[in-house]
Amino acid sequence: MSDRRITTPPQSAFDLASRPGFLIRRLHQIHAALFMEECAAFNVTPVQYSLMTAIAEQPGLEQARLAHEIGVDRTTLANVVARLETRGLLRRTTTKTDRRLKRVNLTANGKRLLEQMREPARRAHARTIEALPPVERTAFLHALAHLVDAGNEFGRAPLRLT
Amino acid sequence: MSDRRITTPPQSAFDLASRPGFLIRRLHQIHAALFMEECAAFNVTPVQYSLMTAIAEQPGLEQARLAHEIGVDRTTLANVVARLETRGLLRRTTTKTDRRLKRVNLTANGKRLLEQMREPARRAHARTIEALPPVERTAFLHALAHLVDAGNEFGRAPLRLT
DNA sequence: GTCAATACGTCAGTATACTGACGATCTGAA
DNA sequence: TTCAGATCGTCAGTATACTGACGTATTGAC
Repeated sequence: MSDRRITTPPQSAFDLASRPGFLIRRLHQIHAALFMEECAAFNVTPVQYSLMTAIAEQPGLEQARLAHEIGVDRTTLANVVARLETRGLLRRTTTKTDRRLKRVNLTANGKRLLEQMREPARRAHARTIEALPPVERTAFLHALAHLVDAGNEFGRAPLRLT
Repeated sequence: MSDRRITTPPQSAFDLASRPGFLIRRLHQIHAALFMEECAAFNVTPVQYSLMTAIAEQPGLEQARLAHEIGVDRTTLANVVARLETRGLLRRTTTKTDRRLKRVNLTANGKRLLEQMREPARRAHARTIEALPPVERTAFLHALAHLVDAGNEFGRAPLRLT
């Protein structure tokens, strides 16, 4: 008789599904997919939406500070800003007082789009954690915020400390 | 007198820190930074490590199945495989029975590197959730796995269903 | 046995995200 | 006042991750 049972493949995904980093990467992918589905009409990515939110909240901030606000490094932020500027959703202006800076503001189009996206974006975020019972949902968000805060200093894009 | 108090900036990051998608993106960045720090000596990314683990577990799988195993789409997987092949860590071979497939195996170098990375990689994963008390840590991983499972179908890279 | 449907790998294009480096500008200390 | 150091934006290079499309190869229905 063959020892078929013994060589049966392990439970599908070995121990991958128990690695925090792997699960986080997957959930990130899933959220991005949900966001793009909800916001397909606007052709705006999660990071672009975060940026527009930050600009609306604090108009006229320079690029380096905006990068800190949304947890992205300077180089990435410059790319995101450039794309949105091409689409006429925001504007960059140089200052006289400090000629290194480029201050960023939303255009009227940008403000309008941001307003239209509010509800779809909210749905995308909600759907990302929808599968959890409400109580666990709160605990999950709490833990998530705790970990992000604790690990803030790692990597090139810590949230602003000021 | 100036109304300095009234225009004091809101609590730093408006409501960004309460959006699940934002927190997940940040934690993903943090884990990647921790992984790269722990595994700096090997010049291997988290996805590359996941891939090598999957190949070691199931040698000779074709690219499409490997993509499903690690939750990445076919195009991304082809890029990752190409890079590791250039470095001599794995090999692609075509089959006679189905000439569409390219089966992937680790080289001796690849196996050796994978073994050397085991402990640093484990540390990176552990450090990602280290800030939580052990009990919450388990609950967090549980919730994470639940969400990933529930959202598996969204996006282009669902985990293998077979 | 033929042919439509499917599966596999690939390509081109785009977006986030990092590293390391650079010039331009500003600040602060001597 | 000058100049070393820091800051800001940018560039080049690389990696993950997606979309849409394509050619080749296999399979299944008839």
